[in-house]
Amino acid sequence: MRLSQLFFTTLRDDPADAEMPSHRLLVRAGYVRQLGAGIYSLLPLGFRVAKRVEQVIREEMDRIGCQEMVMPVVHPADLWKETGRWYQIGPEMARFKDRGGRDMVLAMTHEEVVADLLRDIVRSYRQLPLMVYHFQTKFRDEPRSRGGLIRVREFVMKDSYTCDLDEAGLDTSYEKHYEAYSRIFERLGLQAIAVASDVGMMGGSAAHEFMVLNPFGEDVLVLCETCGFSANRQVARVRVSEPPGAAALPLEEVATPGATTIADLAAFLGISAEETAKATFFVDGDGRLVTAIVRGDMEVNETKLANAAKARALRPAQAEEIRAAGMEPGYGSPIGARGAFVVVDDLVARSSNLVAGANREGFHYRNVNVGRDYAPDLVADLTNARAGDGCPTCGAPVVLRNGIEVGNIFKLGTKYTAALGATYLGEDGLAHPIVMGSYGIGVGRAVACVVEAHHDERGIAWPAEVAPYPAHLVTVAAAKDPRVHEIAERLHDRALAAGREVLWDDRDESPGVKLTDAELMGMPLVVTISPRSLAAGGAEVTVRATGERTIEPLEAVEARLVG
RNA sequence: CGGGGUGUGGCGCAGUGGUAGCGCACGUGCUUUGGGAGCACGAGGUCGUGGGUCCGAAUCCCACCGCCCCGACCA
Repeated sequence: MRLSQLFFTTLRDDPADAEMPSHRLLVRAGYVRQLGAGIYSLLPLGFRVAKRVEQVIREEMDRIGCQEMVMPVVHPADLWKETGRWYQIGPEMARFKDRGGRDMVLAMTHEEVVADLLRDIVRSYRQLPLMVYHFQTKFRDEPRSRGGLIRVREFVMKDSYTCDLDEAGLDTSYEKHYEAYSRIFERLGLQAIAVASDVGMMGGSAAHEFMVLNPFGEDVLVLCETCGFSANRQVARVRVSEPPGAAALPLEEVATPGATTIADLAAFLGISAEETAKATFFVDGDGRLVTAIVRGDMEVNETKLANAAKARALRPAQAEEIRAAGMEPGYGSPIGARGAFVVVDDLVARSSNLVAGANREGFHYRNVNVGRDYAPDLVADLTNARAGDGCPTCGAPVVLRNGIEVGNIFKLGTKYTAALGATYLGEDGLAHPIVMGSYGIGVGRAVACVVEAHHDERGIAWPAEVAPYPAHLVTVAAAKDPRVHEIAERLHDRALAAGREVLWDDRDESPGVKLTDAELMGMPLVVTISPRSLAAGGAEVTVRATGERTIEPLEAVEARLVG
């Protein structure tokens, strides 16, 4: 490919609205362009990278026996009404009516369609197990896109679906995907770690996310460097030291004027935050007030709370809503509350004689004990893991890191097949729902993650497996020596004939421009041909990732490019 | 949806009431050719949109829209 013909441009300055390195570099080097918030075009270079990433995924999916197909982007809403998601999912799902006034949706995912196909096609246990996948555009109207290609609203995802007779079959399919994903991310040059994760609204019994560590990552991972434990903070259940056991003392009201925060309260009473109980207030999608009680030195993890309380769409409660349930913001506790659903962190439930709100402005209680002073509706693990807390498997201190989710695998179970009546006839002659799993990788996000992991201050440094072209020819001072252009053209043409297209910067630009662009664009090899290199015995070959430079004879260079 | 920014030529930016500018990029010509070259000439802007104030608005006021960041949210 001649650069003079390529549809691209490089930018000398960073785009003003880009912060993450991958975003800056992909825009500056001419790989992508933004059309709107969270909506991007892939320019020819970017599209080539995406196709190479897809090819890696395709090969590994095929290898485990997953069959490629393609399912529609636009779905009749009826299907989503059947599984109930039409009603459960909020404004992140784009909906419209067709000309006949029928409700339609833009697909966010394809469980419904797979289950619909299964109920049409699968009759007998002899047709299972089965694994299918496709690459398809998804649209999710995220409340906030960010980070260039990291979090977008329209994107291509590889999603696969496994269909098994039973849980044991699902376990096998899940394991195959786990291994395929590990190979995919390794081939992409990504150090992905699999972490246990929340199953979210997908339902199901188990899930892992494949995360790459990144300071801009939106997820917090809990990692143990001693034993290798890893989990998303949404599900990580760490060990903290047991509270001292003590006999319950009599409840005692104490004036605490102005002490509306735990820090104020602890300072006022001269105690530590660990000796207090903090009440936080939420309202769920059904309008139910949910009160979560955690120890004063800890934070509520809303995912854990939502799962424990079987609540969806939690939001912080307003002061009036809290008062309506008989509690006082700033001085709140479940003592004397009415109509609130009270969830107590298990550590608080095991603690005695904590300081908690008296539900009266300016007052708290000492010696509050769960069970004696108020009755929880539920006791559960509700808190955010903290750096230094104990690893759940080995007890060593854990560390927290930010991560980007590049892939996920879910054990779905029969949620969708049962709802849609996708059953098979077993050996026992009875109908059974098919057991499903679902597995995703965001292609564009993976591309961005590769750049995050493979760049320097000068630009991108693609791993060979995903580079848009294996090499970038740069001709310098071609006017001084007609051989420069001829040699470059010959190398370019022979590589092309051998099925290995290379990039050739044939533009009439100064050496500085060309070499700088080559480093920005990031092909694994930069081959410089100039009168000087010819005098030195051939072409200069630079390994982009390491900066290593050697003069090689032209025959050797040709062999590298062709082969 | 809350908070904070921002919107002026392709990109990056200056311009806070009185003739729309700078750098880069772009076009033509000449020179130049190993690290974002030089000279000359030139093209390119409804100053996000709509109202309002004013003799006069990129600039002041109001509303709306787009985009970015933080938070909420995130099958």
